[in-house]
Amino acid sequence: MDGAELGWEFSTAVVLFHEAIARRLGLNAVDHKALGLITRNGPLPAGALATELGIGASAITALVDRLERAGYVRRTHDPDDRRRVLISADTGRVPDLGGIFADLGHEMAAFMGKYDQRELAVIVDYITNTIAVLKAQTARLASAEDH
Amino acid sequence: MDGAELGWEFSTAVVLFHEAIARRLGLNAVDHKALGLITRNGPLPAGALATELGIGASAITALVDRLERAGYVRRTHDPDDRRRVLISADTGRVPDLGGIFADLGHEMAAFMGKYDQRELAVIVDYITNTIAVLKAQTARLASAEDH
DNA sequence: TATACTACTTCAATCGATTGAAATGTTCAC
DNA sequence: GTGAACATTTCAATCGATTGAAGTAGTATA
Repeated sequence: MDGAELGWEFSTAVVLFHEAIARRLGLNAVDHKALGLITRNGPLPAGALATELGIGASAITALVDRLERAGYVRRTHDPDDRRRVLISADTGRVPDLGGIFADLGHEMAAFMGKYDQRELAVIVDYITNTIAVLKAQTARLASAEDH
Repeated sequence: MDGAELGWEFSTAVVLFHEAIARRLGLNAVDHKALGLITRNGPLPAGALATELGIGASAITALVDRLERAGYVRRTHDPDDRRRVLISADTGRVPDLGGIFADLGHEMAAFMGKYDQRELAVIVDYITNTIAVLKAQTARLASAEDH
């Protein structure tokens, strides 16, 4: 198996894992992506989500309604600008997904433990570089969108 | 940045790259997944796609119609069982995506070159193990689906 | 304080994709 | 050969998500 093939299998596994998580949460792809953004990038105003996801403002209202109804996020009024609605993740509300991630971490740690300091540095270097390449190619694809 | 965070950033980059490819091809998530299956797993009967994708047979007809109209796949009658319709990838028809993958490979090779034999072995080991863990966790999530 | 602007929501219309039932053509078992 | 089972297609109905226009509430400018 060459590098490209291994890389492809890797990326497929990642995508399927993401899909499985979304399914488990009962979320479609866009809602899952939105929840990811909210979880990582802290409380976000609805408008920022619209920009980020590339969908209209009214669709965001419906999207946040779904996430809020499911108990994954909360709406709060921005005290600095009361027109704004900040969406924040309602952590801890996520089902036994915590268990899944703990399990994932545990299994990862199980084989990561065998690498020495120098080997770990190589892996981190590889991942860091690959992330950079993927981001660059993603940007390339996005900019060529209108071709 | 700890391992979990780096891993998460990695997987996000992978998912966004996949999304960008689908966008570039003008395909939705399911159609893109179907095309991936067809491309890798050789010609597939329509029924196998239905099973794999978890959607009904009639939806497959519509899906293959879209892929065929876009020029990504072809229908051929299975000579061994003329009820069956085999879907095969129409390689070469994919736009300048070949250029993107060549570019990706080139950029990957650019930094992979600096690793020696032993370091490459570590990276391959890491990826192989991670794939196994992801597959296991994906299966776990899928089986817990009915919770 | 009046006016323009901004952020979000509501609602009806629409879109793309999926379902389920019925139809067609094909193979298998007897 | 007849009848049951199978693979795919067709079609109408439906579903979930998105759009765009209009409405509400809050902020900024002059």
